[in-house]
Amino acid sequence: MKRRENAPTMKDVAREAGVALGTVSKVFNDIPVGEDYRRRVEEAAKRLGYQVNSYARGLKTNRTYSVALILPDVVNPFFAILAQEVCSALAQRGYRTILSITAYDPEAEQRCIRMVQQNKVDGIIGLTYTPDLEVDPRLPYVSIDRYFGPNVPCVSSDNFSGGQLAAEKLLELGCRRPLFLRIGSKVPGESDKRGDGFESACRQRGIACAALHLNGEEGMEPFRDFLADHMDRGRLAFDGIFCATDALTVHIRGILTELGLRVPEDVQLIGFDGIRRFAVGGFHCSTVIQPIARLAETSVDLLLREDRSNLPSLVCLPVTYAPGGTTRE
Amino acid sequence: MKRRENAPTMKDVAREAGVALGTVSKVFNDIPVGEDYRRRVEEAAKRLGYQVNSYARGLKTNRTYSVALILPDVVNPFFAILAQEVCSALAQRGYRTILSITAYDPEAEQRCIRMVQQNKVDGIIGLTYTPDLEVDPRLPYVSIDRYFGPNVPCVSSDNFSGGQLAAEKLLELGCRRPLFLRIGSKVPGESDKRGDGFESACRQRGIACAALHLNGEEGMEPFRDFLADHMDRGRLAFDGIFCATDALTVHIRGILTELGLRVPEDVQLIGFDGIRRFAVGGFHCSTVIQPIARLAETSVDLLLREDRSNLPSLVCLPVTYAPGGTTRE
DNA sequence: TTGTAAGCGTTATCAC
DNA sequence: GTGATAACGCTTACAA
Repeated sequence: MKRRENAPTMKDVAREAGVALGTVSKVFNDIPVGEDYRRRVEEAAKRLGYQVNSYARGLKTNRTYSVALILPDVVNPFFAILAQEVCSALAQRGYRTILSITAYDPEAEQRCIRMVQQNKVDGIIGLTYTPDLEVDPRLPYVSIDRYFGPNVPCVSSDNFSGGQLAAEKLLELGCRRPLFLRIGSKVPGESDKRGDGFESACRQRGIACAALHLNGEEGMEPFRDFLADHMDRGRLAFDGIFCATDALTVHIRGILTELGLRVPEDVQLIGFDGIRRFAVGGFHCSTVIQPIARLAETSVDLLLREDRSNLPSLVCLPVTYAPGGTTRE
Repeated sequence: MKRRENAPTMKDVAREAGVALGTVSKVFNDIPVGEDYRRRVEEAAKRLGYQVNSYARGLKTNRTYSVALILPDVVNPFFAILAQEVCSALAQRGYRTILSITAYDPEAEQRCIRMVQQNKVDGIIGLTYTPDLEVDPRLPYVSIDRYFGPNVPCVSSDNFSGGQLAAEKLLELGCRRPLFLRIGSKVPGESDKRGDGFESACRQRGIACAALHLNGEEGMEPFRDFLADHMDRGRLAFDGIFCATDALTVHIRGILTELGLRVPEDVQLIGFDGIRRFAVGGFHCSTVIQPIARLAETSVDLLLREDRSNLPSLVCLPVTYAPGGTTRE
């Protein structure tokens, strides 16, 4: 684990080029320098295979050109795509991505946050589940999907519209007894607005809407019980279900099938996220698609903005709908 | 993007504790120091919220405590899980993970490799597709799934056994006309052995085995044509197909269904990877499971080994089989 | 044992 | 425009 002994330094380049150390530095910082000198330095650098050591540079400039991406996990396809998009958006601007996976552990989340205060990264993009995370408002932080306050920019999909969109679709496709299902932590987040939007849109159209929120600790079983309880002679009390995520939709579909119900003939299902099979194939279900790439770009944009004095506190990006076999269309 | 102005430094701690700078350093490096001094330093550090700046430290020690993980992408579930496992294995040992996504671009791959020679990371774990990647043998590098030579440790699943396993299963389940299907880049890799193992096991049992290798550039269409060509009055010339990946299996299943064939009644399918729906649910198909977590741990182990003088050149980890609905069992 | 000072690779401030 | 030189935060001989 020793470093390469012979990694060339600026000093080596200076000697090789026969110029002063400072001159070499200037060349690599695009500071005007005699055309002749510049050429000599560039040639020497190429000859030696020299590359600036950005950590040494960071020591002077207080920039490491690396940002931390804090995610609960990276196997959930939504997070995976997000990670990929953030990573490439950062790479495009010359920043490294330090990936921190918290496994939904508040302590790990806080630990990552602390890292930045040690000058280890220039900023953080975080999707976290700790409600009382201590984020210094003076420190570059962009939150995804969780609103911390007016001083911490938060970017998310337009979850409320997404919920409305799902309701409109379901109603348009003939559903009259809609149900909203969600599962997840009790930590409030932007995605809670999916249900709000759904219920609001139903109400607005004079349709009663049922809802079941689970916090996930008892697993998925309560859904099975709930659905079984609402069966009457082989018929479900609902004809359209909006599930808060695609993963949940797939699971619910399985339960419905077990109960002898057909999707979409008996019950239509709409999910949320827009996850594709193996990330590139078809959708798992009819779904409200989150603009993950734009989410990532916007976060990076906000984080790296030169002028951080006037940042928005919440940016919502538009979602779209796509059929995926669990609706009648 | 300015750093926190007030990030405390060792100097601050020294002043606060009323000791010399060197003493503070010793405390943080577990070098013996008077118990009394140690306490004072620790208290001062806590009071100030001091944390060592590991990049400044790295400047002296030539270690950054970060390693680069080079992956073609991170949305493919196999890579996603690998990323997650590598990340946590590294975190456990106090190392950061710098995620580099190459999008299968040889140039990006070479660029990442170059990074380490600039002292930006202490080592690389790479899953790459560039056949002639320049990896300095003196530099800590562990390759996943691609063998570079005796001096670059390579970690992979036991692909050959996996192929054999698939053949045994298929034959055991009554198949007599097996087919092997693969798609992917022409860059040779360990995973090529899947087909070798499969064909070898078939041959050993005296069963003829067909195979079709695609390089992916023409998309999946050739598979459709191939299968359609081997249909005779609604009956396929094959009764068992081993696909090189789960993703391919799912695709092939779709094609077979379109052709009016039933899975697993008419044709049995076995995939490779052991990918689960949404990473935690059931398998997409009957499959040979790669021990991804062990792959990750082993790679990290090899990379961080103190004594790098006697490393294995290839480590194969055992795979297992699990039914997933595309076989008759 | 504790303090001092040199130096890691860079940038930035000056005289020249 | 160019080239010494002092920092940046830390480790590590070495001197006290």
